[in-house]
Amino acid sequence: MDFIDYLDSRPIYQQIADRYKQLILTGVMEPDEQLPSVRKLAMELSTNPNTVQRAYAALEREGYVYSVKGRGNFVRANDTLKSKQKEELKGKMKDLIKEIQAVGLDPQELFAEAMEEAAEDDRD
Amino acid sequence: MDFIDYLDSRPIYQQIADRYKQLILTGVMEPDEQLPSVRKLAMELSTNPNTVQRAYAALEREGYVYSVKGRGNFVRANDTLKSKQKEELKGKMKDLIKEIQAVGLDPQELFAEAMEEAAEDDRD
Amino acid sequence: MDFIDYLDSRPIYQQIADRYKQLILTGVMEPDEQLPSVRKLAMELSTNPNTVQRAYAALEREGYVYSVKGRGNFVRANDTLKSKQKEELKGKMKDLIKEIQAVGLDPQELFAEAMEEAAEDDRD
Amino acid sequence: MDFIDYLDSRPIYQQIADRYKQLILTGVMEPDEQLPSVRKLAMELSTNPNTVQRAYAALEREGYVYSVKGRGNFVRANDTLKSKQKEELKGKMKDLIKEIQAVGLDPQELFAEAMEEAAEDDRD
DNA sequence: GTGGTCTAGACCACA
DNA sequence: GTGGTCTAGACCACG
Repeated sequence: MDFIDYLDSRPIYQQIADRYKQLILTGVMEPDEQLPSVRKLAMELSTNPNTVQRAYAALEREGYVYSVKGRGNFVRANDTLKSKQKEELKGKMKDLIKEIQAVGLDPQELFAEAMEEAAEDDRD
Repeated sequence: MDFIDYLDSRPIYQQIADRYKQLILTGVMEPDEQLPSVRKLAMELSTNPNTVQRAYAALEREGYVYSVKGRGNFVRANDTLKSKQKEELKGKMKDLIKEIQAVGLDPQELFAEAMEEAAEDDRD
Repeated sequence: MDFIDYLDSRPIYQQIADRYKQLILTGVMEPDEQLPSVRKLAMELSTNPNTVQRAYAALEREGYVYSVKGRGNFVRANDTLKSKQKEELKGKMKDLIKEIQAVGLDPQELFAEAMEEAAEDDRD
Repeated sequence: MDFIDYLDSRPIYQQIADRYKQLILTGVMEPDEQLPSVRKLAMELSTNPNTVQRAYAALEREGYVYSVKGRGNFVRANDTLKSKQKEELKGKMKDLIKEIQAVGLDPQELFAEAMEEAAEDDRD
């Protein structure tokens, strides 16, 4: 379970944060469930504790997690997270649509083709 | 014609490169047309020549322009560029679709809503 | 009677101490009344005895209780406590007023609005 | 101009951030004015560049500042900052009022006395 | 044991 | 020169 990709352009701390956001939003991790300790996760990913700490701090700032000194980090039960996430993704989609329109292509067509290809990838 | 936005999170050289990609792909700049010289454009944008240089290098590396030593930079014939650009955007769309599916949302629904909002933004 | 809130940003030992300060100052606990034993309270709150110990130490240090070796912890006569507490709160208020003035806002106005909102919260 | 107080319980990076928030909100620093570079400020305060970096990152996250790679950090022109700040301070005031009421004291009286004392401090 | 902060020093991308 | 990320190692507060 080593989800750091050094070829990924995102910084490591953000890859970690994004990974846990996904685990939380998809319900793989349940409210009040404890995240691995900073040091332990750092060992597992063979990265530096500071880097994990930074990821956890970001998760706490954005409301995905609450942290109790001396005890650990825990998943926050927050119903608003999903809608927040949806708005964020919709924003990304809007940006992409505008980029497509700016070069004179048809977003609808590209979307349809991309859906097709994504489905194919899934079958692999 | 000052298209640098310091509040934009993209680095400056990329804003410049992106701007010229768009001008080329939309046909505003025609094949073999000459781009402004590095120094001149740097003056116009009141930025560092190194930055313009980096933008032009990116454009050349991605096949949008060709450079002739001692003469300048020129737009490459854009036959293949359009399809290449389309593939690139389709790739981005596919990544976004996968990200949406990963958190259990419906890409079709989000796409429709984003199209709606993009149209609204245009009307402003 | 479980007054620990893990979402509260204050450390647990302080939540416990604050709770007892309030009980003492409001007269719910009377002078020379005995506090629960460290072990018993730790059980009740399902927390670590060290934590309760630290809370009691803080209470003793600040003069709210006195401890008798081998017997337990007892509420101190609260004659002087009230005025001490008042000075402490007045100090906090003064700091906040200065902070408000430092950014050019009007403390009187903010105070009035905050009183209003606090009253509203109470009605819920 | 050394505004770090090692006796202050707030972490250093936050003292720095708070200081600049105040400078920005009071208009001492104007929109698009450049903040000292990370390294330079670290020297001035004889602290570590990482610590300053952390302060600047917080300022950017909270919308007080924008950062341009290779150029520096600049004050953001944001009209909503003042109202945001006001809400934050009102929240603090509300918390304090509730704390005062919890021990059975009169907020209005304490506020008046604190205002008095704050005025006296100013005359020194 | 836990998280949070800080220092020192390195490397990278960018202008 | 600028900001941003990462490592290594230390210290503190908390449970």
